[in-house]
Amino acid sequence: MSDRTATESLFAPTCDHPAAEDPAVEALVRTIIEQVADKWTLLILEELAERGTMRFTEIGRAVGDISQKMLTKTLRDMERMGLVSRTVHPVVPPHVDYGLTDLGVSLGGAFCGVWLWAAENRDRIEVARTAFAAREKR
Amino acid sequence: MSDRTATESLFAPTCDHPAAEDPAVEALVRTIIEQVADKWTLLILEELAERGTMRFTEIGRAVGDISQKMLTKTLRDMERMGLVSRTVHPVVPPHVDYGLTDLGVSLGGAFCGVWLWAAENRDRIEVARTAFAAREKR
DNA sequence: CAGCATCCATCTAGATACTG
DNA sequence: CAGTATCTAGATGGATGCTG
Repeated sequence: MSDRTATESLFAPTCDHPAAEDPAVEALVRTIIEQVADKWTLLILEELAERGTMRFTEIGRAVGDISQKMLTKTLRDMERMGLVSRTVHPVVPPHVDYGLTDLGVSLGGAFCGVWLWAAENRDRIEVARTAFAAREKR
Repeated sequence: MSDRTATESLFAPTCDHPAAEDPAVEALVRTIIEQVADKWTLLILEELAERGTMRFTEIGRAVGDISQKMLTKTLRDMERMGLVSRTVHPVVPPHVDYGLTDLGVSLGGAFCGVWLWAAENRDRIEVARTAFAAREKR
């Protein structure tokens, strides 16, 4: 158990995740985190969670500023991890649907707290940034 | 005190975060997410949340395979966002402590769900990877 | 439409060397 | 100890052309 002093804020009572004990499990969890903690992964996950099944180009437009190359790559990686399912409809022109798997949906739920955190604390972050810039200037 | 509107469920199955409505807020939240959804940020955050205040080199050892350049950079970015506070003790040799701010602690809490998710689903991810590799081979 | 391939500019990460 | 400076290798983004 961690020996934190006070500061029990808004969310989550102390997070003692069970993996912290076993180093082997720790390592595994870490590699997962490393892959999941990615800007595009998170953004695509969010869009799919919010708007349901989407087509390739549709996702690109929804995310906004992602290159087609990164979109392809990230979707493949997400598919590889089992977060996303890819359905090809054999028609002309091609029609490919991407949707979240149960695993993907559950990850979306896990990230929910982070989105809420960002929404709630944006002004505090703004203040911190300004303060840091001021400190830097001196 | 933050003005949270509705959405009282911590890890809701469906995450309707309030920011999704206003495009201006959306954009702000997104830039925050983009900075926070970073491998090293997440890993450092976790170590500091678990072990409390640490020194520069100590964090490096705890995280394991981070270069000191990335350690410096990530700590600066986290400081800029107000997640981390940096305390310099004017002694020789130098002694610098890094600790989470309240904001940092709350973010750690928000990420708790993700760690739990990773710990819980590691075998499912392993299965998905194998299945994907098999599909690919054909 | 949904991609893969390629060239190129740039941004980032990592390794190494050096300093207050 | 806690960095900064520098160089290089790789990741990424954009533009463009091509295909089923």
